[in-house]
Amino acid sequence: MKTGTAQHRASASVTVDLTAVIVAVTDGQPRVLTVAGGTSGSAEALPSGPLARQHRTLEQGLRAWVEAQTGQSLGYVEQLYTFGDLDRQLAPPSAGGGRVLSIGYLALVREPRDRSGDAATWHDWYRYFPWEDWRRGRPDVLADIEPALSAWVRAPATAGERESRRERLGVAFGTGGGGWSEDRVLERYELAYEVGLVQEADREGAAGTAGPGVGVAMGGDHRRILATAIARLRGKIKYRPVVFELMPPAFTLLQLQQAVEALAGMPLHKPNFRRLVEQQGLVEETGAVTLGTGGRPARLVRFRREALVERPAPGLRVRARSGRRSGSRSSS
Amino acid sequence: MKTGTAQHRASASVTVDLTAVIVAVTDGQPRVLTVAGGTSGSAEALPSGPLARQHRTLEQGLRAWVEAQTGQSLGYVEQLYTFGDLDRQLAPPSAGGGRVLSIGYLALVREPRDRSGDAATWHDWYRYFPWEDWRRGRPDVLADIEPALSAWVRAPATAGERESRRERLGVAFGTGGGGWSEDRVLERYELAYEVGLVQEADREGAAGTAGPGVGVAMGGDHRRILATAIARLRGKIKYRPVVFELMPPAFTLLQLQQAVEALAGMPLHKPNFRRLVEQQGLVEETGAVTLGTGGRPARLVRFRREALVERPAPGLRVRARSGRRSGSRSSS
DNA sequence: TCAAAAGTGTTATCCTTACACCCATGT
DNA sequence: ACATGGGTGTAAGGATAACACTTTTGA
Repeated sequence: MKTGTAQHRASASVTVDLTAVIVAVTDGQPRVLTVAGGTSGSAEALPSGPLARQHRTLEQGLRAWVEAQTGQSLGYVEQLYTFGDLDRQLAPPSAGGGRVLSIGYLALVREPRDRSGDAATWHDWYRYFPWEDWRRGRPDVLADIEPALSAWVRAPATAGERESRRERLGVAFGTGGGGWSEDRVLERYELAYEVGLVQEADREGAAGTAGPGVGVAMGGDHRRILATAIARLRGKIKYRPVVFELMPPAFTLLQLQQAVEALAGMPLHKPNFRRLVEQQGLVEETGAVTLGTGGRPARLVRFRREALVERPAPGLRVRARSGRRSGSRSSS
Repeated sequence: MKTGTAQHRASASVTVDLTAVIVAVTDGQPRVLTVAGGTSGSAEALPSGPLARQHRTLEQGLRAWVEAQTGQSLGYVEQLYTFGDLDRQLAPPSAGGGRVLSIGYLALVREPRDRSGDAATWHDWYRYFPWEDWRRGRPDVLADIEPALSAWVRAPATAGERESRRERLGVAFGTGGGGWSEDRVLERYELAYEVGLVQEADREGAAGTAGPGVGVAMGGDHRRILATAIARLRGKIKYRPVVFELMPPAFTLLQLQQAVEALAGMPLHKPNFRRLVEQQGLVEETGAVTLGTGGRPARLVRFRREALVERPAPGLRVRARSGRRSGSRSSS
């Protein structure tokens, strides 16, 4: 039962790639910082680079690479996940032959002013995941991909396998009982990949059902890392006050609400959102007011750091507003 | 601003270690599987081994190593975190010189029957974290370490630094406002490490305040990985039905409650717990009853898999029962 | 008969959700 | 005047937490 020594011999030569999902919210839109190409041809990619000896910590290595490639310095940084499966190394490793490990990170920054960084561009993240934006009701893409999803469910020969697929689809896309869960971003992307709905699936032996794919593709497996980041952020927002990492020093409650809506991808009920925020003690008055809001001037508030110490889970346990617009569209 | 090429040269030679925290609940006690020594001398260690070329996926590599070292095959497996800081490599890497990356995993198994595995032992996890067990009230160790914690808060020269430490202690240990949060296991361990309360801190340049340390030490940085696992599990239990991975096919509600209490490290209110579980539709009747429970025979229930599809977050949102026994002790 | 565990009923309280409405500013 | 956003009141409903109490077994 002890095959240990046999395995020990073939220890792999490994390159470690540090990859950053850098998120900001600008004008109520969730944005992510991308660079051109990267190791992976011409597609849009996330900032990333190999771990080097002089990086004392992984996070330090990440910050160095991001600054070098984009000029952006990072505030809040959080490790997401380490990817290393051989059959999902979509991009050929720069140092040929060996295995590539990708450690994904989520970074939150305040909205960028100057774009001094070379080759770095901010993009709305729903560009890559159009089916994730429910702010103005059910997104139209879902109707487009529905046939492919149902076909995938019906495809297997055995009833058991069909049932298992139906269940998986139900959990991920909220068909069947549960309804749409805004986290589960990764489950949905992985399922879309398996079904062959995203372009990345073509690049490698997978399902590969041609067509341009839904949403904009990314280099390597970066879209999967982005999906992981969105999922994590959508989950975390509910029990930790991370949104404030994305807000300017002073902001109005509507701006805060729009930031949360941007991240969560769903509309919120205004009066209740405001009460939730204030009753949780998450913000305090600055005394100032804004004028250019289009309506009545709004109070400017700031994040109240003491909330971190007082509350056990000081997040914004948001749930979608019920009045979702139907999102029906003219079929064509 | 583009130092990229300069960094690229010094790409590190890396060994990747896969490390498993394998959890079971036996007789209402949370247990973790350990092996003797490992790479790290004679201390208790978690099963682990280097990633090899033939491992198609990271998880597969982990499963192979665990089976080889302990004979235990794994069911539910989840990646936790990747550790790679140079100044926390407590154990000298077996392949000299290079950097060691540790990918930690959490695995849940049903209670072990036979111990055919060589050198593998199950231990109560509170052996390593005695301050985490609040099932019978506030644990006594906390009184022992309190002086050291306060001293650490008072130590810095500047008031600002003192305040920052006070705040950090308040969040981690629930002094100040928030109260004890059963997740935050990692924050507490890291703080204890910094204060020099755990033996691991001595092994390297850190605070190192002598003494045997609180709780049993582990090889390498394994106790940190274990802390990460407990924290994750305590958090996850609230919104995903992961406890059931630890239960036998049929069980009583009290057994389930005790499993949750074991993991969360706090007592629960029985009548409310039962209602919560049943109302959530997490279990269904088997029809059978147990007899040897000491009191009235209990219904045996089983996990209801359909709950996964129906509910958005089918967990056990548990909160501590209020009637905590005081946990005072004779000082000595 | 008592201890121990299994269960049920009920109440008070809090939180969430939704609806209705008023306020202040710009065009 | 009215559109736009800011902001308050409140009532219905559900979930929670605590208390009190009955039931069924074994020692």
